Amino acid sequence: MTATIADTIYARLSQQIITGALPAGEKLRQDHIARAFDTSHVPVREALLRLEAHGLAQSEPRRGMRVTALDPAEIREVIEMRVALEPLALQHAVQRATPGDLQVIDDARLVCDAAEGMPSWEARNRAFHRAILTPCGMPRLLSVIDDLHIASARHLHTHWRKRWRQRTDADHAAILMAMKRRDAETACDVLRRHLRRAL
Amino acid sequence: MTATIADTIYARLSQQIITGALPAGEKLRQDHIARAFDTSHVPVREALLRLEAHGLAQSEPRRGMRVTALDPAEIREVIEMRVALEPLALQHAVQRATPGDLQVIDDARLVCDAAEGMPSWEARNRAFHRAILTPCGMPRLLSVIDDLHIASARHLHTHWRKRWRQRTDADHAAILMAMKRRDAETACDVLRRHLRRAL
DNA sequence: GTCCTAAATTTTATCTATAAAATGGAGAAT
DNA sequence: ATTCTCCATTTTATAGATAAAATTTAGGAC
Repeated sequence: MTATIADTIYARLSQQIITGALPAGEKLRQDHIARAFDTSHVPVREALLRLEAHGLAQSEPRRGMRVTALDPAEIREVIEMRVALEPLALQHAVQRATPGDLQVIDDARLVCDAAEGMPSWEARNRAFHRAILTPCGMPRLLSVIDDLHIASARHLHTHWRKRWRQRTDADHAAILMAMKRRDAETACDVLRRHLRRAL
Repeated sequence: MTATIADTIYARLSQQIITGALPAGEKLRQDHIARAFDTSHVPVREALLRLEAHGLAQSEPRRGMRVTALDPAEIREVIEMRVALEPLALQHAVQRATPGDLQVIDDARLVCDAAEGMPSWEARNRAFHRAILTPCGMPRLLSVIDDLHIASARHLHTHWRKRWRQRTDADHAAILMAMKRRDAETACDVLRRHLRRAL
C-alpha cells in the first residue's frame, strides 16, 4: 500500500483537472510540476501517463501533454456509454447487493442530499453512483465506468457550477427502493432516465 | 509520429501477451526487458504502465508487474461489456458509414475468411470487428472496445487454438449486408448473437 | 510593419547512478 | 525436519545528468 510519489502526483493532478483548476488545453510541463512537488521529473512522467490512460490528458510525442478538451460531442459520447454500461452493472448489483451494501448506499444518498455546494455535491453524487454499482463485482466494468464518471464530473464542474442548488434527489431514492425490492428493471429504468436528464 | 522507445516496447510486449507468448502470471522484470531491447529501464517502466492501463498487466507497488490473469469470470465480463457497447457503436456506424467505409469492411471480411491459421485469423477477425465500428466516430467508445477486443483475443489464443478451422463467416456477411441497407436493428441483432456465441 | 532565418532557450526522452525495499537462501535454534 | 533470523542478491523507485527535438526570441531583409 505504500503510495509511490507518482501516485500522489496523479491524485493531485487528476483532482485539479476534474474541478477545473487545471482547465482544458492547459500544457502540463514536466519540470514545472516536478518543482511544485519537489521531486525529479521521472515520477511526474508516470503520473502524466496515467492521466492519459484515464482520458484526462493527451500526449503528442516530444511535444508534451495537455489537458484534454471537453467538447459537446465527447459529453454526448460519455452519456451514451454510461446509459449502455451502468444498467448492466446495476442489474448485477441488484442481484448481489447485501444488506450491508444497501446500508452503504443509503448513507451515500443522505450525505449527497445534504451537500451544500456544487463541488462537494459533485464528489458525493459520484460516490453515490459508485456505491449502487460496486456490488456488481465486475472490476473491469467498474473501472471503465469510473473514468466515465470522471469525465461527467469535469463537465458538471465547468458547466453547472452556477445552476446548481440544494435539493433531495428523488431518483436516487427511487433507485435504492427498487434495489431493496430486488426490482432490477425499475432500478435500471430510473437510472437511465436519471442519466439522460442529468447532463 | 516519431515513435518513442517506450512505444515500440509496448507494442512488442502487448503482442506477446495477446498471443500467449508471455503467459498470464508471468513476472515482467524491468532490467531483463531493458536488456532484451538494449535500453535503460526507464522507457520499460513507461511501457509497463501502459500495459497496465490497457488491462494487460497489474502492478503491486514495489513488487513489480505481472501479466494479468484471464479467469472465466473476466471473460464473461468482457462479453457482457462488448454486448452492451458494440451495438451502440454499430448503430452510429450504420448511420454514418460512407461507401468507402463499406468497401473497407468488405475487404476486411474477405481477408478474414481467407485466413489459414488461428493466429492470423484472430488478428484479421479483430480488424473486421474494428472496421464495422470505426465509422461511428466515437473515439472514447472505440478505445474501450479496443481493449475489450484485446482481452477477447487473449482468450481465443489460449483456449481456441485447437478447435479453430477455416470457414467463411456468415454472421460477418449478414452484418455487412444489413449495414449496406442501413438496417441498424438487424445489424445489431446479428452482432449480439455473434458475440454471445463466439466466446 | 511583416516575414523569414538563425541562434538561444526551453522541454522532452533517455541514460546512468543510487537508495530503499523485497526476495531468496544459509545457517542456527527448536 | 521445520521454522526463524540475518545477510546477500535482486529489483523497484527516484535522482541527476545529457542529448535531441521543439519552441521562442532576436535580428535582418523586404
